[in-house]
Amino acid sequence: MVSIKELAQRCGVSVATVSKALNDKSDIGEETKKRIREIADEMGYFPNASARTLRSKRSYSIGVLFGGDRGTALTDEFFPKVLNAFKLAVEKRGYEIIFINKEVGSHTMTYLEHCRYRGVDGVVLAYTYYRDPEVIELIRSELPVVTVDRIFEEKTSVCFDYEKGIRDLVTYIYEKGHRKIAYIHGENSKITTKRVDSFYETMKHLGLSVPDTYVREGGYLDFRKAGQLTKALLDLPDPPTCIIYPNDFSALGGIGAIHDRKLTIPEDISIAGYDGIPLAKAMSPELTTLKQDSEKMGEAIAERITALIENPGKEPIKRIMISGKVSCGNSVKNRNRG
Amino acid sequence: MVSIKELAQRCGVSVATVSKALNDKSDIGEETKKRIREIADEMGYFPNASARTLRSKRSYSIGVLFGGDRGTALTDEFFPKVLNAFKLAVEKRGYEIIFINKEVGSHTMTYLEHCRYRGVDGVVLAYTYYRDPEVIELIRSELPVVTVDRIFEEKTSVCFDYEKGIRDLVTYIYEKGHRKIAYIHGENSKITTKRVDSFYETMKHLGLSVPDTYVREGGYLDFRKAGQLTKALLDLPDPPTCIIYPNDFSALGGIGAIHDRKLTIPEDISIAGYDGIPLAKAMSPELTTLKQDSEKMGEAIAERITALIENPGKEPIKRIMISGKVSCGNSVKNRNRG
DNA sequence: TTGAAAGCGGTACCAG
DNA sequence: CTGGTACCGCTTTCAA
Repeated sequence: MVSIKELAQRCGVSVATVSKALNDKSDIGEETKKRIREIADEMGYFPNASARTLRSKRSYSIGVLFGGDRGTALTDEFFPKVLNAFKLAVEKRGYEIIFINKEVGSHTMTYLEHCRYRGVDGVVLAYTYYRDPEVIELIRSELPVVTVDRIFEEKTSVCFDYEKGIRDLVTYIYEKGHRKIAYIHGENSKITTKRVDSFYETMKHLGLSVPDTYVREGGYLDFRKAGQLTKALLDLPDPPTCIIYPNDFSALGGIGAIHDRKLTIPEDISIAGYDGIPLAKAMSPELTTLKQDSEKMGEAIAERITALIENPGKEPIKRIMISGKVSCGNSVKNRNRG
Repeated sequence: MVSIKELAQRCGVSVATVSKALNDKSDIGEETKKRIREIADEMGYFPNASARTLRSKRSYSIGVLFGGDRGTALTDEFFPKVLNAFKLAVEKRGYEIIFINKEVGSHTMTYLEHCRYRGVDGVVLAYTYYRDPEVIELIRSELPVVTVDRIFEEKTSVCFDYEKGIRDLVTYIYEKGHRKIAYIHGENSKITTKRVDSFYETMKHLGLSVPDTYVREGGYLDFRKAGQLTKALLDLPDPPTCIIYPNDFSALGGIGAIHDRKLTIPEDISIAGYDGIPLAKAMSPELTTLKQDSEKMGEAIAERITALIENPGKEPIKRIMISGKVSCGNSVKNRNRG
C-alpha cells in the first residue's frame, strides 16, 4: 500500500501538505491541491484507516447494536432488509458499519467500551433489549446515537409508523366491507402496544365494536400459535370475517389452520399480514399486508446518524416516522358487492 | 478511555512491560503479568484498536465480501443465517467482521484496496460474482482467503454439499415410492450444475429415466417462474408425481400454481424444496426439503479463516463440505401403501 | 502557502 | 526479566 510519505516524495512536497490537500484544507493553494489529488489517484493512494483514526479520532465507522447478545435479529425475516438498506446508505456517505457486541474473544466489555475500543463515530440501536443497563449506558453516552423503533429522551429516533400502519390497514379492510375484524397481535412490547392501541382506536373511530375474544396475543415468530388462535377464532359462535396477524410470517400459521379447516381464502375468511416481505407477494392468494419501507428506513437512519456525527451539537433531536403502504393483494375479500 | 500509559503508571512499570504482559509474551514474570492483568481489569483497560492495528498490522477484523456491488445477499432468505452464524463464531474468537465494498463515499477503490485500507486480517467471499476481475485479484492476493460455495485453486473453501443433498433428497422421494420425479432448478451457475448433475446421476443410479421435459430452468428467487413451470409440468401427457424446486422460497410459486389447479399437496402432487428455511416448517403441509446447516457452515468458515490468519503458511488448503439432512415434512406422499 | 515536528496509543526491538 | 525508544501512517499545530 502506498503511504502518504511516498506520495509526498512523488509530489515533491511535504506529507503535511499532502494531508491538507487531500482533506481540502483552506491553507493550500488550489493548484497544489489539484496536482496532489491527481497524483494520488494515479498512485491509487488511500489513507490508512487505523492511522487516520488514531490521530484524528474519526473512524468513519458506525456501530450497530441489535438483537441483544444472541444476535438473532439477522435471522429475522425483516430486519436484514433494513440493515442492508442502512449499510448501502452509510457506505454512500463514506462510512462502514461495525457490529457491537460484548464478547470479543475472551475479553468481556460493555457495549460502550466496545464502541470506544473500535472508535466508532456513532451508534445505531435497533431491536435491542432496551432495559439492559449497558444499553442504557450506551444511549446516555456522549456518542451520537440514533435509536430505531424506540424513542428515548434527548435522542434522535427513527421509527416505523405503526399507528398509521394499523390504521390504514384496518381502514382498508373496513372499506372492503368487513365489520368483524379480529387481531392476533405479537408479544407484549412497546411496539405491540402501539399497534394494538391503534387497532382499538381505529375500530372505535369507524364505529365498530371489538369483542374481547377478537384480540389475542400471538407472537411475531410463532406461526404455530397463530394457527391455534386462528382455529379458536373460527370456532367462535360469531367468528370474524377477517383476521389480522402480527406479521406476514406468522400469517402463514393462520393459512395452515384455515386450510386444515377446508376453508378458502378469501372466500370463506379474509386475512392480512404486516411487513410486506417478498414472500407476501409469492403467496397464493397474494397476501394483503402493510408494506413497510425498509429502504426509506435505512436511508433515514443513515442520514440522521451521519448528520449527528458531522455537526456535533448542532443537530436538533428528531423523531422521524417512516410510513408504509397497504399492499392490497387478494387475501381480503371485497364484501361490498355481494 | 484509559491508555496503556496510565495503566503503566498505575502499575509502576513501563508501557513496554504492560504491553508484553497483556499479550502474554514469554519474557515477563508470571507474578508481574498477573498483577498487571488484575489492575488492567480493574481500570477497565482495552487496547485502542487503531493503535494496535497500526503498529502490529493485525486488525482482528475479517473482511466479508458477498453479493457483489448491490449487496443484495442480505435480502436473500438464507444467507443472513449463515452470516449470523459466522459473525457469532468469529466474535467468539476475538474477531469482528467488516463488509468489503467498492465505494467508500466518493472514493472508488478495488476490493483489495478496501481490504488494505481497513487492514483486515483475512477475507471471506460468498456468493459473489466470481468472474469480476477485482474479485479474482482479491482471491489471488496474499491475504488469507476462504471462499464459500465455490472452489478455487490453492484456496481453502467451505461448501454446502449439494451433490449429497440432492442425492439424499431424490433418494428419499424414491423411497416414498415415486418414480416420476421432475426438477425445476435454478439459474445456470456452478452450484446449479452440481445439483443438476447430481440429480441425473442419482436418478440413473436408481434405474430411473428422466424425460427432458422433466428438468426445467427456473430461478432461486423467481417464484413466478416456478409457478409457470409447475403448470407446464402438470400439463404434460405424462406428468411427474413429484416436483423438486430450486429452493423453499421458489417452491411457494409452485404451491400457488398447484392451488390454482385445484390440486392438493401431497395427495395429487408431491413437492420438495431445498434450504430448510424456518418458513418450510410453517407451511401447510410442512414442506419436505433438504435442511442445510447454516450454523455448521458459519462455524466452519470462521474456524478456517482464523486458522489461516493465525498460522500463516502452515495451514493446508482444505475443501470442507457441509452436509445437510432431509427434513421430511409432509409434502411428499408415501405411494408405497396405496 | 508550505513544511518541520510532535504525537495519537500501541508494539517490537535491543540494551541493560 | 524489565525498560527505553523508535516507529506504524497520519493529522495538526506552529513556525517559516
